[in-house]
Amino acid sequence: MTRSADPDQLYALITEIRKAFGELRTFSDGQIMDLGMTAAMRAVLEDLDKHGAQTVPDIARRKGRTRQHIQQLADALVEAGFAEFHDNPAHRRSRLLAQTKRGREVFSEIRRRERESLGRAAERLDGGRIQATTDLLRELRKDLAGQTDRD
Amino acid sequence: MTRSADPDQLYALITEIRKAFGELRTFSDGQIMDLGMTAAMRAVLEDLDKHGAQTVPDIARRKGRTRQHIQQLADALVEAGFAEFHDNPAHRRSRLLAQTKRGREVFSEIRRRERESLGRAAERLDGGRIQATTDLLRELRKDLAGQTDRD
DNA sequence: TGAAATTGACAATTTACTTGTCAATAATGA
DNA sequence: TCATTATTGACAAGTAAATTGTCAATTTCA
Repeated sequence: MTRSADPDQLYALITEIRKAFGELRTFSDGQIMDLGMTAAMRAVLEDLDKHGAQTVPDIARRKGRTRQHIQQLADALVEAGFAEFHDNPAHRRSRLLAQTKRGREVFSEIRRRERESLGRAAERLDGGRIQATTDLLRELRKDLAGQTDRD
Repeated sequence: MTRSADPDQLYALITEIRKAFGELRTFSDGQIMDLGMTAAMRAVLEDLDKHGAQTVPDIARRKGRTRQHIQQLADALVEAGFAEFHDNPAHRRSRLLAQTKRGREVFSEIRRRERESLGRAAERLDGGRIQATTDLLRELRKDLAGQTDRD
């Protein structure tokens, strides 16, 4: 039989999510610093990698951030040579942000590093438990977001 | 039998941790904004609540942040009336940061709100799964931190 | 077609957190 | 005990993530 969660358990979970994210941030920053990329830029590049070229407002909506913020990151990615704007047949004003060759290369280097380091850090963790954890976090996140189902 | 985690599963997990943290941050900011407290101040107050009065460098070490940063947050907490410095019998220069009555009150109000809202958001989640998720995240975090076991 | 919504460009601000410096104090070990 | 080393407080400046606000150009839609 399933027990429903008591508030203290949930509280312990969100505390742990915060701590885990903190460690993850420290870990990830170390992986990308030398590539001339910040964590937020990396997140946009990941989005382009997963969903293809998009306009800045599209990315902002998907990620639940302001378009102004995404615009800053997009400009930084272009400046660094990791992305470029293409004309958008569907909209004269709002151009499509796309990865450059260099952007794709750098992103796969980042993923390679993350896989390698994570594999080392978590080699003792069971795959089934990892899957279960991912699933539960996704459910919790969607509940928190009010079933918005952003990503 | 236990399967070992493959890198893609781990990658999916850290992606989900990032997203879950993002939602959580949005959620939590909404809970404390009106109390004149920021998320980082809240984290220090939580530390005082859990571990009692401590010096600024002690908190910084436990949280893995710089003492200068924690000093800023401590000053803000004092300024807002949520904490105060007490003389430290063990160290003339380095005083102990302690919650004030108001700090304790505000922190329990925050916890009350969080319990209530979280309970509503996650009422369908099973307690056993929550526990398993918390446990795995803790293990992963400690692996990432290199077994430092900070908190 | 005309009003309402979206977009780009630019500016300013907030929050979280860092690095760096210097003088005062504490801890340590020869 | 005393010189050296480490820690601390105070202050300054900077970076990164993200926000709010404004205005004119462009789209969308009723």
